[in-house]
Parts: sequence; structure tokens; C-alpha cells
Amino acid sequence: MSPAPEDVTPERLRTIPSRLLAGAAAAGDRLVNERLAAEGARKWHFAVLVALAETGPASQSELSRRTGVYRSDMVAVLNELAEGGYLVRDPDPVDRRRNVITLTPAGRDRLRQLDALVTTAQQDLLAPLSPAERAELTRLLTLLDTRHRPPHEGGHA
Amino acid sequence: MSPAPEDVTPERLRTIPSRLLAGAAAAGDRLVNERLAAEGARKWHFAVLVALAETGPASQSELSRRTGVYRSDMVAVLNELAEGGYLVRDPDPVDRRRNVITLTPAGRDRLRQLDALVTTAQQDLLAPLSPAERAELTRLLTLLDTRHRPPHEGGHA
DNA sequence: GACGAACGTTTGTGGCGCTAACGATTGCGC
DNA sequence: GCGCAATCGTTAGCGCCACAAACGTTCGTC
Repeated sequence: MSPAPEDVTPERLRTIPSRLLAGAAAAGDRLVNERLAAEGARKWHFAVLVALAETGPASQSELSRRTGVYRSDMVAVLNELAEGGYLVRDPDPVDRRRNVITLTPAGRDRLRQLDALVTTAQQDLLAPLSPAERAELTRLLTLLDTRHRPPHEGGHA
Repeated sequence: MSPAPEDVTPERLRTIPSRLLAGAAAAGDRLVNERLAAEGARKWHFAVLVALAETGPASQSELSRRTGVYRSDMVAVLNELAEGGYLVRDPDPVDRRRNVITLTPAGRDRLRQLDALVTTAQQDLLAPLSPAERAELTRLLTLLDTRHRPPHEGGHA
């Protein structure tokens, strides 16, 4: 026990890293969401489109692992994207438990559109920082993220 | 099958600052919450206790501004803390619209207890970083936070 | 005395992370 | 072959959190 009577630092709340992180993350989410919402999209839509564009057609559970969206919630996201004609969901002939999700040309266009919005949102978010500071922040956050990863999804390509 | 030249970089999802921020913030929140939950508390309880300890008795709306908890949600938080005997809620004699929230001795003890938990959680969160990196991260996050503040609540105390 | 604003409170909404369960299918051990 | 555990997509639901809307009370001001 360390019995310090008046131990509370002034401005204590503003110095707690997890609170600072939460605040900055909220600001980033707000920026991204309001821009995507203007086009009727949410960040998950973007994440799924990126994942599909990066490595081609994939199953839902693979998309779930790569984007961080839960398989339960992935269903609705894919429904919405399919309604917009941005992707198609076909049963996998080689494994009939799975669906094969494939990006359509419209989906590629949509991705380019949303990507532009997300990119400018990032610039606005990081506007208070110099280029060197942005790079350093990104580096530090990547360190934290890779170190504090949820259990599964380890190594393979 | 090869995508367009202007297309997405591999690992694009892992390089988006708002996503990195969200991931790190989630890790921090998870660490803090699971420790506080072990004592039957949540981070709002801690935030309110800190605010009260820093500047003494305050009204609910003032606590709301200082902690970032919405006035609507503040009600329940104060109810829970009052049930535990950590603070008392009295009508303000000089302005009968307000309540004066006052920390009890038990509240001070509770604060010390929770503060210890939160502090170790911060250490675990920042464990992957060197002391210099932790300071730099805190500095950068503070810059982002102060620059991206919600509208109201400008300067004075 | 009327009016607009602030305060505390209740109620509701939507996003998000996560759990539980279920039917269909698969691969594995035997 | 056959049973069994695991995987996949899906539905339903919970809890936390940020936030909006509305209401009665009270204050300040005119």
C-alpha cells in the first residue's frame, strides 16, 4: 500500500493513455463514419471491399478473419453489399458449407469511391501532426496492435 | 485477373490510421474494463471519481463535461456510485435545479483502489513500447485529442 | 408575470463486439 | 461404410456505449 493522501494529479484524466486512445479513435471513427454515411456506407462495407480486392474471392469466415468483423455480423454486411450489386454470393462447389464472395465491377468502382473518402478522412484526422509525427504514430500503433492481437489468425499468407 | 495498377496496396487495411487507432483503443478498453469489472466497476465510475477528487463537489452537468459521459448516462453512473456509498447527491441550496455531488471517504478509498487497477492496465497496454515511445505516443494522442474536441466546453473551469 | 435557458431525468435508437444455438456439411477415425 | 467432431452460414439476443428527444422543475431576465 502506498498511502499518499492527496495523490491525484491535476489533469489526471487527460493523461491516461487508454482514455487518450479512446478519444482519438472516436474522432477517427466519427470522421470516417460521417463521410461514409453520406454515401450510404459504413466502415465495414469498406473493409470487406478492401479485403476482397486484395486477395480475390473468399469465403465469409475468411473475410471475417481478415477484416475483424464477426461472422455473425458479416451476414448483414454482405447482404447490404449484395443488394447494391457490389458483390455476389455463390455456394462453393468444392465445399458446400461455404459461400464464395466475389467482387463485381460495380464493387470495384464502389471501393475506389469509398477509398477516396476514407483517405481524406485520414488526412483530416492526422492534420494536427507533421508528416514525421504521422509516420511515428502509425508505427507505434502498429506495434500495439500486433502485440495485443486477439488469439487466432496467426501466420499463413 | 491481375487488378488495375491504381489498385489497393497489399496490407492496406493494416495501414489505415483510424483502424489502427480503433484497434489499440479496443485493446486498452478491454484491459481496463476486465480489471475494473473484477471489482464490479466500469471506467465511467473511475472517471467520475477522479473528476470529483480533482476539484471537489460538482454538479452533474459539470461532471458530464469533464468526464465526457453524457448527462443522460451520468444519472445511472451516479446512482450506482451512490448505492455503493462512494458519493452523495444533495440538492444545491443556491440553485435548486442542480444536485451537488460530493465524494465520501469511502469514495476516496474506492478511487485509490480503482486507480491502482487502471494504472497497471496502462502499463500492460504500453508494455510493447519503450519509455520514450510511450511518452511520444502520449504526446501525439494528446495533440489529436485537443485538436479534435467536440464542439462545446471551451476554456474556463 | 412571462419567457427562454439550464438542469436532472426518462425513454428510446443505432452501432458495435460478442455469445449461444441450430441446420447443413465436411473430414477424420475407425 | 459409419459415427463424431469440427466448420460454415445464419438467426437471435445481450451489454456497452454515444447520442437524441422530450418533460417537469427551476433560474435569470425583462
